Amino acid sequence: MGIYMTDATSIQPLLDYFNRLIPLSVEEKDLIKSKFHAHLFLKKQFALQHGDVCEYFTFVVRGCMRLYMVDDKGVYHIMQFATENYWILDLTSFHKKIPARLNIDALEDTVVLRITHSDLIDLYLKAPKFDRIFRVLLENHFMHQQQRMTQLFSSTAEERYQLFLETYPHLLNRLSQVQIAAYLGVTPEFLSRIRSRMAKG
Amino acid sequence: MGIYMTDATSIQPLLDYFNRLIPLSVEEKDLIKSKFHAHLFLKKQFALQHGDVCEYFTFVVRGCMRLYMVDDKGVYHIMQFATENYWILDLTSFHKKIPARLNIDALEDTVVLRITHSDLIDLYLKAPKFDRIFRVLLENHFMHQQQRMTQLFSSTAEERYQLFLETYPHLLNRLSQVQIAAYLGVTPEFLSRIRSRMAKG
DNA sequence: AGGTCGTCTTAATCTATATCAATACTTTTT
DNA sequence: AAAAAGTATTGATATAGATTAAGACGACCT
Repeated sequence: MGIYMTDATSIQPLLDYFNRLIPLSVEEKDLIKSKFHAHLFLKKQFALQHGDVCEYFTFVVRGCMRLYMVDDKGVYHIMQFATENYWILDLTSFHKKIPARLNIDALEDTVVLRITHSDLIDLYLKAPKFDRIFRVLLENHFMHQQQRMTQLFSSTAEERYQLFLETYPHLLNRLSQVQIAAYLGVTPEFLSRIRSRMAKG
Repeated sequence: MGIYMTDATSIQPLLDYFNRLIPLSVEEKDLIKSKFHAHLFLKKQFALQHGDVCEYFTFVVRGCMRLYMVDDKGVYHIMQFATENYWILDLTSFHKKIPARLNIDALEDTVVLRITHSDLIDLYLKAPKFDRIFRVLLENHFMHQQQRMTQLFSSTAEERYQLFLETYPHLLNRLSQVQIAAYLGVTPEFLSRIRSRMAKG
């Protein structure tokens, strides 16, 4: 059941991703190849644990990870899932080099491409185009997060579940109800109730 | 009660702000002077109304504005306040040029410096350093928002109020309880109860 | 000066969601 | 194959916070 890959094949999705934002030169592509490194996480394996410093800016090539916090009562709150072509990291910990308040782990066997903080700074220095690329990337990330926040703020659990179904239909079968509930901000019991209510109503 | 200013005095806080992020050359300072324009909003005046496209990336020099949404039931949810040296805009509307889902208005007479979308693009082209400056600025904005989201997600209204008091002590006297309640995501009645509970307990 | 409007408080009742508990079923581990 | 752990459901009860309503105080119109 092992996942086999060569660097040549695994870097391609990231090159495609960047190229779609802003077309890259050959030199820039080579820079990416030298700075980003592939890594495999097995299901349940941690990429970041609360208290450690987040060392990597991480791109998911294949699989699924979650970014989440555990509150004082031990309840899990999932900020974000990351599947194919999404980014995942604790940005605050990464940039300020302070202990992370968030955790990241794999919900499936997951292949990522990741870059360290110092290599990213070096990338910015060697090719300023990456300042622009990461600016655009952050804009997108921010817009996603803001939409999620307005939603959490102003809708009922049922509305949030409906929107989840519309926005991430492909995730429904990949995630357990426990994970979806932790993303919506409700208990699994209540999500179960919502589903049975929707099935009838 | 009018506010008098010259361009020379009013642009300075923005130059200082940028200069603190990344030192600027004289040419870059001149670019800023030519691209950002001062504007005064009187109390209660709108800077952006739901349905319009957000035309400006806005920096608050003096005063206080709020970024908020109104939900289906007519309830106000404040995403963010912006006082001196903060940015305020509906980023999604601004970048995608689609109708805004958020509103912005002034809670006090407020002086801002703002730049249009096309002038910002032009700024990026003329001085790539601004790609970096706005990348850093967005990182900061994102970190703020993420902290707010984890908070909304995982704490009680009382804990959120406590944290508000610690984080924004200077805002307590500038905002009515109605505004603070809309920021915390509770009704003003319940906030009143929290306060009396805290005063006793 | 009087009226209207916004602000804050307090009380009674209501509701969305949490908690606790029991059961059945499936998957993983040993 | 048995044991253990995770997954989903359903019911009874509890609770954080909403809703509705009323009264008191102050600010701003005209």
